[in-house]
Amino acid sequence: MSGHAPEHAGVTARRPRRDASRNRDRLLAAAKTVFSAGGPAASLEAVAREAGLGIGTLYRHFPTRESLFEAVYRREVEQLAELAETLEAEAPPVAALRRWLHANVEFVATKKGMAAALELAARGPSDLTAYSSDLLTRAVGRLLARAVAAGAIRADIGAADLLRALVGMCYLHDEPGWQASVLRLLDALVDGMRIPPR
Amino acid sequence: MSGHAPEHAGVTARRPRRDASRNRDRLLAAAKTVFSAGGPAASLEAVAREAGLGIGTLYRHFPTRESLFEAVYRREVEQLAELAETLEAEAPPVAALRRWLHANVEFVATKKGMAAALELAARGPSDLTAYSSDLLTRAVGRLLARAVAAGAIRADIGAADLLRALVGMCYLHDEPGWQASVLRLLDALVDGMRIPPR
DNA sequence: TTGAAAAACGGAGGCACCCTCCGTATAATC
DNA sequence: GATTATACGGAGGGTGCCTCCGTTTTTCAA
Repeated sequence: MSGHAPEHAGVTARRPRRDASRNRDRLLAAAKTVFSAGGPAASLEAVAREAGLGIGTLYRHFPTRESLFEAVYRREVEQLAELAETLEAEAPPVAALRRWLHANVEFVATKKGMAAALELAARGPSDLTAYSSDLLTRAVGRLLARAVAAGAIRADIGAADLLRALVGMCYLHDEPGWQASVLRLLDALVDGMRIPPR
Repeated sequence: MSGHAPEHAGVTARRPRRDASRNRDRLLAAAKTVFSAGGPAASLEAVAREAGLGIGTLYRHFPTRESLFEAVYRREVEQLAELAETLEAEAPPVAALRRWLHANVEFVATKKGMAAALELAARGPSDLTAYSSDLLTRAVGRLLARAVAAGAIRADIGAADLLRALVGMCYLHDEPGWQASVLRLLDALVDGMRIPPR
């Protein structure tokens, strides 16, 4: 048994082709550009054009619109998850929660397309989005659990609830002044979830 | 002066043709059906088919997708506005606010397409949606103002803010258990907006 | 180096939808 | 009944979605 590359049990080891991975990168870059400009409903053919590739190539790499989204915004979602860990280590429970929520708003404001990524994470029907969804739910879940454990926050609102509120509030992020509005609302929400110390 | 129908200053008075108003009704009924089944992005050609009319007729009556939405859901939006008035007369300030918010959730849950109507009212870029938007903002605005005047609610969150939160939270209304989740969130939000009596 | 064979490419093609335009049909008025 | 404003319908040109398959490129073993 044992050849060189093709291992015994069908678990082939052939590396991905050069052109394939190069094109994958091009598609991701193009998608970022096009989605930023045209919103999440932008044409996939436009993405392929922007990448200088055929539409067939795009579909082979990313069979669904969602899978493309997922790939484009995976990194940003991961950053948010990391931020949660940092805050957990560095700030008191309620403040950490509040800051993380605020950071999300800033993300949406800054990184064009982040709203789409969040939305996707929260509503995505596909299996692929489970990754993002899980990551974020867990991130906020840890912050929440810590605050609950400290007796500072009500226990009847879960991570998924909070994520829903966050994403929803950011959903209408085109109106002027949306950012301040969402920050006020989030603060009020956290206040409402608070158990005052006595 | 005064003729019979055609008034002097170009403000013609010719009644709309029978077939025209009949077809308008058919289109509205069809739109309600199709949007309920297929969501707000459903095909306009499907609406025309459902109504047994040509696509041209649809476009003459409703030049944009939004104008059709507007017409379909105008009544439901008006009902919500009326409810606000009723509650204003019948319930104490904070309770009225809370109940109105809850009623909205029920609307979304019950009347398919109501979510789309709310969304449209809140984000619609068109002039036509101003009507719905105004109506709802004013409705919740009155409830809010009363509660603020009674010293029961913080003054830094406006009607538009609250509407944003409401619509946003209902936005992801497909997930299982969304309804309970939104109710919890709204309660917490109102709690957070409260000024405890002392 | 070379020559299969695996893997990837590209875009034509079929379908649906969007919206406009204008010849034809029909209701309202005289 | 004739006239004319009004409405109807759907063909047509454009775009996007996604699939399928003949062609091209890369890899790997001999």
